[in-house]
Amino acid sequence: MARKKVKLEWIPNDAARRATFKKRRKGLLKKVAEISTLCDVKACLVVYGPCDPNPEVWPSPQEATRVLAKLRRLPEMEQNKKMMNQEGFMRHRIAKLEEQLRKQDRDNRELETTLLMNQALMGRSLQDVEMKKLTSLAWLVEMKTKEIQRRLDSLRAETSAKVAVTTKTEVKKEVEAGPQGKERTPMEAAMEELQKQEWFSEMMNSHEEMMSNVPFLEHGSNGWLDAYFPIS
Amino acid sequence: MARKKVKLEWIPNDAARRATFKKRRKGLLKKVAEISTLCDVKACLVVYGPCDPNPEVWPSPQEATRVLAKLRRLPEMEQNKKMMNQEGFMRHRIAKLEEQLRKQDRDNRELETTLLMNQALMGRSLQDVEMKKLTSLAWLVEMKTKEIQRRLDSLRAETSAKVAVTTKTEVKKEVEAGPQGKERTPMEAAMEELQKQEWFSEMMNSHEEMMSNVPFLEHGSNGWLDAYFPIS
DNA sequence: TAATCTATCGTTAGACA
DNA sequence: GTGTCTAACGATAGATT
Repeated sequence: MARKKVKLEWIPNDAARRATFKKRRKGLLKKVAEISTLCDVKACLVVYGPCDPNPEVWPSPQEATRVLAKLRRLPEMEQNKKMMNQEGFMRHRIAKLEEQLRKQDRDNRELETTLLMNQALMGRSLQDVEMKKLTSLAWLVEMKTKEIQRRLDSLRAETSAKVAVTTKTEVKKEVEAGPQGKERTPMEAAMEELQKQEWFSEMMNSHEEMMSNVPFLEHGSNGWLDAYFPIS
Repeated sequence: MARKKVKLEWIPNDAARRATFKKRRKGLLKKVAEISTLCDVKACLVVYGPCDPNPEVWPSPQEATRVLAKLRRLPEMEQNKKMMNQEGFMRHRIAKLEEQLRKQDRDNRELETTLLMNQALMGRSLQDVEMKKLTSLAWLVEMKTKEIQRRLDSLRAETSAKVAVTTKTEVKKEVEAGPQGKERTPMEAAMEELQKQEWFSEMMNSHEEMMSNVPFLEHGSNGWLDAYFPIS
């Protein structure tokens, strides 16, 4: 078995490259340790793996950092200043991740609530749903209600403008009957079904009642909304 | 010429040590370059000479600085081998920070609420206090109420046990009259004042009403508590 | 001190379990 | 993927210039 003389170039074969990497890294560590012992010199070695974000470090992250610190004083200091402070970097990254998490959490809750609404429309019992989710559901429903109300209003205005001869009462009746046939969107259909549900009106009534029972809260404020969905 | 097998220890001979150092450092540099080429990985090496204040650096001071900058993000807690990976570390740290934030936020709210309660007892108008804070206040008051109730109960039991001759009715009257004189703590005094406030009973009533109006919520559960103070 | 030489030792590529 | 084996290869201690 004649061992091939390795050429000093990138090893295309994946397994072979990984094997070589592990062997040579081990050898390197040994040699660094040796020279350090034999000659009593400070040294450090850092080798990043091909995939692993964690580098192999010799003699230790602490020592390497210390050795590095000396190095940093010698070369240009300007490079240092261009880089963000380490702590600042961490804070920035954490803040970004937290923001992402928050957004994702919001989206998740909205999706969950939408799912719950659809399940309710499919006949799912709401007896076992926890209070928190029901309040979210109520909120979502309220938003949808307002959305539909706006749409009805614009439709009303549009219709009364176009067909000026129609009496207001007739328009109102027409609109209150809801969009007909094709014009009835799935959401509108869902809302119609939802408003037939007893629990919905009771939930909304109980909120209304609570609001009206609190003497120091001006009517129409978003007090309970804030209570259930605090911004902070 | 039989070459001696070098022992892994400091070389006392000065010249020999210097020679060995130069040779091995050269070999080390070569090997780092090799692994970097063969396996396409980032690596850096720093070797300080025994006298020279300027270290040998590979691949370049700039690159080494960049490579080592990554290293500094890793905290010292991690040992060479068993390091958490970068992402895991970030998640852990974020989780810890979030936990701290949550705790601090809870503490803050409790303090704020306590302050609000004291202000209310000092005669502050509650007309302009937002709903959210009032619900927190109501919660705090409820907790204090229960605390006092427990204390009354234990006091009642204790008293009736000690003074067996006293009739139950007399004990009850005595206890319901509240702790007298010195035994009346500031909190109990505060509670007495608080329960005189009209808004308090109205607030509690509105909560009760809401609870009883929600058909799917079994009575006595902590439904609204969860709604206002979600754990997640 | 540094450069060169070379016998020897240590490292490691490739094969196999 | 991990560990072991072994011969070829590369590194280098010590001698020499």
